Amino acid sequence: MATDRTDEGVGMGESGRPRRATVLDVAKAAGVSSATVSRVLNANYPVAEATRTRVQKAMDELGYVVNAHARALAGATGRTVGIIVNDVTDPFYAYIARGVERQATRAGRLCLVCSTQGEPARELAFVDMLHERRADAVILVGGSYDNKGYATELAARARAMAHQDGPTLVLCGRPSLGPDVPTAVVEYDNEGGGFALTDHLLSQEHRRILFLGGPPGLSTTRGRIAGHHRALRLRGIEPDPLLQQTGAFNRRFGYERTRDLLKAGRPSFTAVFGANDHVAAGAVQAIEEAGLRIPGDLSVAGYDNVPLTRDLRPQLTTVHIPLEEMGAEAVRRVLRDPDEDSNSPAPGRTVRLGTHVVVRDSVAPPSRR
Amino acid sequence: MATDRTDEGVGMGESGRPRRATVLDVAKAAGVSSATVSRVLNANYPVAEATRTRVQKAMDELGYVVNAHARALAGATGRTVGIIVNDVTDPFYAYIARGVERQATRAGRLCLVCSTQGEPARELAFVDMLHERRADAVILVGGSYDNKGYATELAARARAMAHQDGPTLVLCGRPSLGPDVPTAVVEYDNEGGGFALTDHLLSQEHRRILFLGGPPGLSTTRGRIAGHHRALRLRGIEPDPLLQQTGAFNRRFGYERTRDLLKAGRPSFTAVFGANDHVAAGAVQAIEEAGLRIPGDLSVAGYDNVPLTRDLRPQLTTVHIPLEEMGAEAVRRVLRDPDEDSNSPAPGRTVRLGTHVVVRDSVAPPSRR
DNA sequence: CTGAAAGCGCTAACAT
DNA sequence: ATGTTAGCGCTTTCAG
Repeated sequence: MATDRTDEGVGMGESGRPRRATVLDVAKAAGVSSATVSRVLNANYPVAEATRTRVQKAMDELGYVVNAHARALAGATGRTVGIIVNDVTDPFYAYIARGVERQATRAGRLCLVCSTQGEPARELAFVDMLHERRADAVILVGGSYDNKGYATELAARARAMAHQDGPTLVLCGRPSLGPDVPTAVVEYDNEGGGFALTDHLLSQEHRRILFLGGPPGLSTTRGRIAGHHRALRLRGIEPDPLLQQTGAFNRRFGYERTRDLLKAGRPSFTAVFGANDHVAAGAVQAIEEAGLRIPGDLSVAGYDNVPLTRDLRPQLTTVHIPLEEMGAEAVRRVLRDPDEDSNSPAPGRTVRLGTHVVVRDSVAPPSRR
Repeated sequence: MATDRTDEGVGMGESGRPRRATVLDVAKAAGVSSATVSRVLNANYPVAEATRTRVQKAMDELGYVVNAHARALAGATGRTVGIIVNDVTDPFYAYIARGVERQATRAGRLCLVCSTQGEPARELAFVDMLHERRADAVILVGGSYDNKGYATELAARARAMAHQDGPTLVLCGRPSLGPDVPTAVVEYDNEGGGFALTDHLLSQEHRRILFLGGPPGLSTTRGRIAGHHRALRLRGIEPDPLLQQTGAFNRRFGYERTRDLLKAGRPSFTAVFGANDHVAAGAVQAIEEAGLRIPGDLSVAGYDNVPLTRDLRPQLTTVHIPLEEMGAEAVRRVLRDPDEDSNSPAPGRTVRLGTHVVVRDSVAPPSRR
């Protein structure tokens, strides 16, 4: 394929292999200097109309394509935003990624998506690669585990990158690394959401609520549980450890654990608070298979408000998170929106987005028995 | 942030701004030449153990980070695979993207994800940007519209890129641009799937089948319809134009169109063939709201086999497409798998993956009335 | 408005 | 095993 004989212009070297046109080739063809070519390329400097068209024509004829690497090397940035997620097929990440993509595009950047495929250890490697590529921002998405060593490593990266004015590290949906670590952070209120949802359940007279799923050490899980506990205690209910079954964020965990709990006899709870919507969907399936009705026999609520919540029957009560907006905000922390009021104040380094309960049909007062 | 005073090593120029360490700085600090530093960096050439450690130490102390752009410029490739999709939040694309990501990672590449956000016109711009970045491959995902001018443009890009041995264009789930256009292609059998699913419906005694959704000009839609028609004719049924309602690939279209059709009185069809699972989900909702039962009153089938199909009740009969595998194959067309039998034959430029019907609970013989 | 020339940071011959 | 050196393709002062 590469040895196509229809050589169009640039000429091949002695080797007979086609060579890419460079600014110099264009310059020669147009009878100008490479500097002038660069100027029409970037349109950042006055160039005579006639010259410009001559250069443009030469570019077209030679099939010239700038080399982004040479360009990045010569000065500018990499014009790239990097985003690191767990799994692109999980809507939680996909919607955040979409927000990042949208906003990055507005800012004239391309979006490098890295997936750790569930291995947090790969995060650091990706951070390094993005640093090597001189990305403008490295956005870390989703909760983190409470691991001192890891946090130190990450903080060191953040410092090194800031120090060399490399990429800015942005924490998106993950707690800050501390006030002295140079990062931007986009948070949403897990504690508040956990509180609000639990309060909703309590207001429907539920007193025995099963908190189900979420990796136990993950900041996200911990936040949601913290809010859950606060709401409980506010009504004088001491959290029962047996009603707190953490594990994972997936459907299977929700299904299996609920099934097992239901198999053990009459459930000791009247409502399930799924740590996220997938877990809740699993619980719904197990409940359905056990021949119980939702919300008649058991109430179920989720968290995240992904589209799945509307495909379930009954539709799932959940907590809405502005996922796409979070992604966009992450980029805005670092890159100013070009078509925004240009003398508006520079964005702060950290922002906290609100969440709210979305009431649908999967929660009702428990039946009296 | 960038004016952190704790300068660690490299020293600032007269300007007082920290400067990034380069191979030369490392070389100086380790008392070797830049070539040696490059050698330990790439581990592609023998270097004395003692020297290596000395260099490593210097790198650590200086906080050295290679510049991927300089590296790419100096010879090597961009070490990047680009993928262009419509929408990252659509599972169809997300799963393909995951396959691409996985395989790209195996081949030591990073994955640049570009989303056209539903505007096919942006595809070409992305192709150009990826060319500029010297990606190894540019993977175009999903069906295409039958547009002569556009195809010509794309073919020109493919030729130019091949000619300059730039990125290889890979068509993933989209028809070839012709045998003379240098691209790789990963197909799956839309016609065959449409045939198989329709045949399944026919085998359940359905004779009036509504084909619903899919952008009318899209290759994907056309393929599925073609198979649908072939199956119909094979049983001596002439396709009824009234039973072919194309439009879009989303849930809303499926919902609204089905609702309207049902409002018009007793439906003239006994089964719905949704052009994809989202459309089918919309149809399911409309049918449910009309007070009809699935599959008792009406059967519904989808296409793609995305996870949603298992959240619906009844679970949806559909056609499985190996989405993730398609993404992986797209990368394999271009980049050899490193830990694969190294003397296995080079992969062909085009491959066609199979699909199959997944029978679940949304299809049953029509009730006799 | 345009040109000349000095890098940007790295790799890969070619020497030693 | 290690050093020297010539670029890779572009941008950007600095002159004119």
